[in-house]
Amino acid sequence: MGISLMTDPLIIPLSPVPLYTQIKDFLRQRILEGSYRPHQQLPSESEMSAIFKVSRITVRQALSDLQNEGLIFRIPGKGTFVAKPKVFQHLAQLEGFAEAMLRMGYEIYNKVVSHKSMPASPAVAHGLKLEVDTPVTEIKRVRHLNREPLSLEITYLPEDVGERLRNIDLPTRDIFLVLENDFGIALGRADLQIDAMLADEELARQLSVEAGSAILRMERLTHTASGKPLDFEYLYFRGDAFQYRLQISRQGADAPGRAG
Amino acid sequence: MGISLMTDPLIIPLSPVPLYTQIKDFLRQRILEGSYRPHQQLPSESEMSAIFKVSRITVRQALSDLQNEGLIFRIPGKGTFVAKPKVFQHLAQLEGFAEAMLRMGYEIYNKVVSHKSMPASPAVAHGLKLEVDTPVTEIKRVRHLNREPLSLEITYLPEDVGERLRNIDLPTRDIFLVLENDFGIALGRADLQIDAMLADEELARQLSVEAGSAILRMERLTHTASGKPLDFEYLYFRGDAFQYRLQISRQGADAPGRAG
DNA sequence: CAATATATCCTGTCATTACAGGTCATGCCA
DNA sequence: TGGCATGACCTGTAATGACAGGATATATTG
Repeated sequence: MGISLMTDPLIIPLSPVPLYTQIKDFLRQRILEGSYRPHQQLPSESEMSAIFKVSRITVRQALSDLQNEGLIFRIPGKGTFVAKPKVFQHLAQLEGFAEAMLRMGYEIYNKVVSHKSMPASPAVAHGLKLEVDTPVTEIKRVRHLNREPLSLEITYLPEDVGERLRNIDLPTRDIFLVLENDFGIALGRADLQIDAMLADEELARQLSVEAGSAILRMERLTHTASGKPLDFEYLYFRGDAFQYRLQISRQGADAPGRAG
Repeated sequence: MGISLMTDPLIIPLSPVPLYTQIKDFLRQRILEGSYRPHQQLPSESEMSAIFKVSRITVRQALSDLQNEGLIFRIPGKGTFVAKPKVFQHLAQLEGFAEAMLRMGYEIYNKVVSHKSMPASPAVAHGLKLEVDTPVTEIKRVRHLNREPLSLEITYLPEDVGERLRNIDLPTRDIFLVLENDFGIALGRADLQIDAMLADEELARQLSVEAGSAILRMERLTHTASGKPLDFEYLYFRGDAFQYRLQISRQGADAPGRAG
């Protein structure tokens, strides 16, 4: 029952651990302890199937879980690889600014409102360092937390990258992770601007608030590791969502409240 | 190719959308719009298999994704159900205190250090409102973020609940979600206490810091919705991990820095 | 009537098979 | 020698079948 390569043959679990869990734990340990190094290719699914003497579907279940944990990524036609840790920790901080306030850890879902090509506006062109009217891809998404819309995110990308995103499951996946892992684009610095505004008609509709409600607007320009501007975004957060963070801050440290 | 019950037959996607994605999107929309109500039982996997005219494995892939998104939960032998939204949003705020600072959204993994039964210490007994020496379950976990240990979490639960957790995949799953969804225990208020301390030998070893490093300690007592104390925890965070949050706060609002 | 046994339904797990489509190196051909 | 076709390899998707084990209602038995 047990998998000899993975567990001491003498240790036979009393309540049998599922095969895919054994494989998952085995691979995770190897990755975390460094036996499999970042960016290293893992054996193919077929090879693991032979090594562990299980069917490919069982191997895939283990790999899918590890992918969800962020430890590995897969490229169709190429193979399965160990993900790099902390590659964009600094970006995570930025994402964290939005996430830390809003993401409570449950029920994250991004509704893709539109995904189209259009000529770059002056602002977008300036951000991405392109000529005005160069075709760019615009993606509008509404982030839902616990089934309530919490932010509208409008993303502008160079058209070649934007088109490749059409094959990606955007409702579930994180664009940064796709750029890094699926597309192999290393990310670097990001610039932020933050201000407040009132909800217009579209924002009110998308975020299920009344027109004129308070909105926190963030402008974010993310660069590749080599410094080329890649991802220009407008993020609109529901103002009332901010209360969570304030409550948290009050309890956590001596951060001051902020009228809200 | 398309699934007639789900999409307008006139709309034929140019690049064919996988069947499981179609099913996933269909169910998600029904859940989000409220056609399927919280706690409502979905058709069984076999029924969906017949309804959508796909194999059960395809249905399961869709359901697994929805489970990861937190929209549904499954009980072996009973069925698949719509999860309740926002049930412990107030808890999420507390979780958010830890998560918001530490969770950057990538590579979360909990290493289970130990999981055993033991007599309740006076502090634990007082928290859980039990007699001293009543058997309770103690679970020690080290939370890893981006492959670095960031917090040691020691959880005390009544023994009956703690034993049921042995069948749960704790490295991947969230205890609160398990209590709510798998065990059907509605959660309510939680009480917090926070202070600072220095790392002792065990903490230093578990968190990969030097003994004497700064540690933020949190004591959390979570109650059921009916007010019965259920989950008593000690959370030890690496002090240096706090810088992230401070940086975030600085950018976001006028929260003061904190010497780190 | 109560306790037990049984049948049934459901999710969990796993094997086998098959084909599509992306990637990439090899080798053929112009 | 450069460009293209081919094939090997890999992941993605999907069907079919099977059995285990939990949950539950029904039927059987003491």
